[in-house]
Amino acid sequence: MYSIGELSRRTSVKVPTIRYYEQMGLIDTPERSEGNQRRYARSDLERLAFIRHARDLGFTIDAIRQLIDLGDHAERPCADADRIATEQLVSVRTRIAQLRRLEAELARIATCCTGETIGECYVIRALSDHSLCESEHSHAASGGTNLALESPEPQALKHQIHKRR
Amino acid sequence: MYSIGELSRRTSVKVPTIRYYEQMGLIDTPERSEGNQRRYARSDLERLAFIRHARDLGFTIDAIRQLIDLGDHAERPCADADRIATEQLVSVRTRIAQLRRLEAELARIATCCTGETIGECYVIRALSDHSLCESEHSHAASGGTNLALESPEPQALKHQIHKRR
DNA sequence: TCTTGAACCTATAGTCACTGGAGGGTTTAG
DNA sequence: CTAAACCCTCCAGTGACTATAGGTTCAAGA
Repeated sequence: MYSIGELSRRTSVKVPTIRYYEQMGLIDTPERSEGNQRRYARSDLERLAFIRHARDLGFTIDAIRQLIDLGDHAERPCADADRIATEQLVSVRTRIAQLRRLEAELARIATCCTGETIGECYVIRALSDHSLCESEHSHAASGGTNLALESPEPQALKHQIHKRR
Repeated sequence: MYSIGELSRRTSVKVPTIRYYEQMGLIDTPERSEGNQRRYARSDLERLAFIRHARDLGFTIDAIRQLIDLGDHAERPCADADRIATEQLVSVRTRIAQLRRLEAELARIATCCTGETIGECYVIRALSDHSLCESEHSHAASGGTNLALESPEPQALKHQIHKRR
């Protein structure tokens, strides 16, 4: 049996994060000691390692929840697991493509700035004048502006998922 | 003079987001009509376009705030604007590198899954057994697991900034 | 002029995946 | 026994939005 601290040290997942995962239903509610402290079994350790690994690969909490459910039923067709993994792969590839566009534009802006004062600053000028952009780096999609390092897709996807509940 | 809705249509920034930017100090508090509705000037439109453009390039609200401040002072040296742009460029490049590693691992997992049921599913198996990973895709940095599509650096940076306040 | 629907307002809370702090209880080692 | 480390719950914060409730104003059409 492990304490939460020991579980944390063995998995490199922080104590509050473990509690969070319990709250989110990814981990079963563990037994408690007489002093009301959580006591975990080896199976909990393995579950947490699974979650950690999936998080490292960028799967959302919800996707992980689905994968866990699938993993608990060995007789089910694995098309769903495959789908989840493939969706994540597509998401990552889309993000990479976006970021490369951003990189190109930022590289151009940052290296063209040879002025000495703001009055001559190409960074400021480029941001002020969208026509100076050589590549189309923005998205006209949602009307929001949370588009850059974070993908608009997960948010859009989040809302779709939300509606499906 | 523009209403908030008209400003929104001209900049593709949503109405609530415009209010948010006002709250965050990126946009000046505009004049109001007799009916207490916001009325924006052309300069507000230009400011919002600047913000939109910077957001598209992934600059944080705080970085944009600094850039706006710099842009209001033409006599200042532009080293700071250059630094902000360069930091952002580095951040984007780091993110791309991370995502590439994720992509490689996900591609391998997703394409190796040739089983028919979960019991034989390589996706589930790979997530359960970290030793099946061919590349090191995780970060041992923070002990949290918010490491994948989002960079750990901004969070770490946030906390540093937070402490500095 | 009146009506009605669209657009506007503020306040508050939610999204996602954590993360931090307050205030207090339990365990462990010296 | 004592102090330090660890544990607990509760609540709120992070960043950049986004949504909803309940109410007011505006503009177009009859």
